[in-house]
Amino acid sequence: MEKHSASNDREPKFRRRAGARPDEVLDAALHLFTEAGFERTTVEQIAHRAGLSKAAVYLYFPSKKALLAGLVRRAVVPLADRALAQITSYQGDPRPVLRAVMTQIATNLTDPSVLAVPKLVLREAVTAPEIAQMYREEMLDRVLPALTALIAQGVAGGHIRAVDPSLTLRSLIGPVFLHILLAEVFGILTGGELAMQALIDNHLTLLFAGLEPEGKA
Amino acid sequence: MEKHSASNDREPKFRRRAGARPDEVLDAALHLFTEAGFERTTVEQIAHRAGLSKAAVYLYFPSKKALLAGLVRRAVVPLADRALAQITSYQGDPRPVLRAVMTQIATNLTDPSVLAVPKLVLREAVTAPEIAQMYREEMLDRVLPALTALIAQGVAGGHIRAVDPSLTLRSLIGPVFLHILLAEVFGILTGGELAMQALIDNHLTLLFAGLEPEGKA
Amino acid sequence: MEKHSASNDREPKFRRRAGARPDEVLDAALHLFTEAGFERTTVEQIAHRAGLSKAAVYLYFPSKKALLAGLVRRAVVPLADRALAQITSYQGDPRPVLRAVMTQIATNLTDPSVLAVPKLVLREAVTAPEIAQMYREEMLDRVLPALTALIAQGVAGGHIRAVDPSLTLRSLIGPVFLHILLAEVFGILTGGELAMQALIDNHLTLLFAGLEPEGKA
Amino acid sequence: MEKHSASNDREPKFRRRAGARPDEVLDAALHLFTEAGFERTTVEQIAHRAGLSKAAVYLYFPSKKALLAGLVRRAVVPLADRALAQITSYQGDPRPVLRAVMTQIATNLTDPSVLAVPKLVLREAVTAPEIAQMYREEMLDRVLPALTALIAQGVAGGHIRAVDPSLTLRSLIGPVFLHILLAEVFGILTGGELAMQALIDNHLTLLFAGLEPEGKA
DNA sequence: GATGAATGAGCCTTCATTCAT
DNA sequence: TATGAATGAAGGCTCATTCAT
Repeated sequence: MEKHSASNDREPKFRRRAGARPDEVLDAALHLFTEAGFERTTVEQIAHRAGLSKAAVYLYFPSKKALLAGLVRRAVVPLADRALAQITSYQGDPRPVLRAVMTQIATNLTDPSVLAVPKLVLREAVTAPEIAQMYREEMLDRVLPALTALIAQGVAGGHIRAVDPSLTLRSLIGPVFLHILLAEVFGILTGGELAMQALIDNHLTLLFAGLEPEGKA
Repeated sequence: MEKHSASNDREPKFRRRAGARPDEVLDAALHLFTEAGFERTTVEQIAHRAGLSKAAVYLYFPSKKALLAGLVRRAVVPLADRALAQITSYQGDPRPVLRAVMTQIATNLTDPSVLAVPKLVLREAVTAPEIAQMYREEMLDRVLPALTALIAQGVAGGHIRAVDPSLTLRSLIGPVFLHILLAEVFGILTGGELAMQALIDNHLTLLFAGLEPEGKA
Repeated sequence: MEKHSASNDREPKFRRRAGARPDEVLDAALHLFTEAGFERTTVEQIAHRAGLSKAAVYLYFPSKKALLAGLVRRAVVPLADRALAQITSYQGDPRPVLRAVMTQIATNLTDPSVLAVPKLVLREAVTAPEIAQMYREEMLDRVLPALTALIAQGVAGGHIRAVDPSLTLRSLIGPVFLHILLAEVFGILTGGELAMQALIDNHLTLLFAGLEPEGKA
Repeated sequence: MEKHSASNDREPKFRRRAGARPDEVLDAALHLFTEAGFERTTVEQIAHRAGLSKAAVYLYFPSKKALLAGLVRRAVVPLADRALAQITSYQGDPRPVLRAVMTQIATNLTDPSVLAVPKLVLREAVTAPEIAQMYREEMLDRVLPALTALIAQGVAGGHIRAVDPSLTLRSLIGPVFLHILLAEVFGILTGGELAMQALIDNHLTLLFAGLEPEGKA
């Protein structure tokens, strides 16, 4: 179904921006979907924002829903890749690596255009399970196990307390998630700014202290 | 077609139960909104599910949006009240109280009909800011400060480490939130069940250890 | 079909205003129909204004349209009667009588509650031909011929010029009609007030001079 | 049902005549509005009569009300222009000019498609004041003052009696107006035909005689 | 490749009318 | 007599999608 792929990589000079069009459409769609949700966004609006006619959108995407899918697919793979690259298969105390990963994740999510995609996925997951599944497969099922493994290795090596790695993963990321959510959805900020770094510092101080091997203290 | 008949054959065409009707409509709306989202749910569907005609819905609620608002309002106040009742203005180490509150919150959210409302609010907050605001005012602005104060008091009394109470609140609840989200939206479970109690145990063990006053350890 | 008639003339003391109800409904209907037109007025509004329930309106009138009909019928007969009483079968120069009649008509139409009915008839005549016909039969076909005859008699007696009585009737009343219309519908006034008496004076001075028998001048 | 097919069998399902479409829609709307009034006319009916789908109507007009407005605007300006062209800024006895203008107005209003617009305006003015105002601004406020000035000039030049020009204007046009109204709304004719010319002859004979300067007679 | 024109299906909302009480 | 409750039948408007050009 998806048409905007392959074969577009040569960019002839005499066809205006031909290759870039689908991407521009996705950009427009992302912006509008994020602002108003999938249902409340019309194909017309997307076309207008991308500088095309409504019909032209259907040249690149077979349906409105395909736009959503294309959107998520485009964003999710590099996002996951970037995250995975950080999580080297480390041997030793995982806490420094976890701190680095957390900071990177947090930084990424501070960029509105990056945050937009998970936000959108969250919103539309209920009505578009394919989207949820894609996000799960391409993102969560790649990144979360890697992080879990990192924790498990730390436990195995005795670097951190004997915790359940899967559950501890939630203890690790959950606060960042909630922090963003309170700010983005309900406008509840601490201090006055997002203060993401402060959150991470406070959180990891607590959590990493809690992870200290029991006997060691 | 679909003249909502069947199974109704002991009831006359016109009933007369005024009192309970609005609640029945809200029940129907909650169910459908949660399943398919606000936009994808028809007033007709709601009416059908509540056993009334479309027009009758408008006897009780002036608009579709008023249904959403009424829904949230109905659920949110008792929910917040129940939570607040738990958070007694305790003096002393806040950790036992926090554990109790966390367990209660988690238990509540395990009930699908209770979880449905925040889930719905989350979904529709972007396009219906009034809903987000109502939820914030009636729920978040009542419960979160109470919890924050509890933590702050613990810090002041030297019962826990000198953390930022607001940020620490996120460390406290975030994991529960993420846990539910992964399960509900993406079907990602640990073990095979929701295992909410296990999550709380693991999380609080870590967090409460991390909160131990520094010198004490 | 009409139910509010006969048999109501005894007014038992222990039934609140029973006999007056239909009239109150008609009053309410007249007010609202005049203000917003028949279509834009809901039975609910009429009921509310009359201080009854919607269903009660249907106790007195079988349909919304019957309200319109009842309304016009109630107003039109006395109106026509009053006008006819004035047009005595005079012998002689009809001009003094015509002046008196014109003044009376004009005075009547200055009363908003009297003007309301023809205004309403005019508006609804297109879609409710029965109404137009009733107005014609009960009002126009009684009053206009009487006035025409008055003019004809004046011509026959040589009191006024040999004009076509029917057409002259239009010359007589038309200006009053247009004057009201410009004021009521378009807010176009002369001077600043309705100035109905000034219009009649100016008009009849002209017209009556024009009616002077030819040789006589 | 009623899939507006038949008789269209030489036309493909999708046509492409952009330019003329809005006008065709207005034509259809005028016809239906005049026959049944604004409220009783469905957009569907208009679309059907214009040979389009309901949705296509909204391609050209943003709302049903905009149809009414567009309709009046389209008709009113040329109508006023034509009338104004006639009313040359004459110096001298205004009666010949007035006679010409009256005849032209009467002739115009005899054409049903021309009469339709003022008739419609009259009907809908109460509930759509914008329409009344537009009609007033584009039509009445242009034509009536011009006629009034013509009369005033005649008075000033001593060509006609010292009358109030504004009020006399009503004496001039009112009868034509009433004549049409009785015929159109109530089916009251003189003779058997509209006999518009006879009315004007009779009326102007009277009126112009009445306007004769006093001393002169 | 690109678009203006068009539409079928559907949705929210309204309202005259009915009926059990 | 009076009404609260209920509904069938529209009606205005929107929108994803299609097609001729």
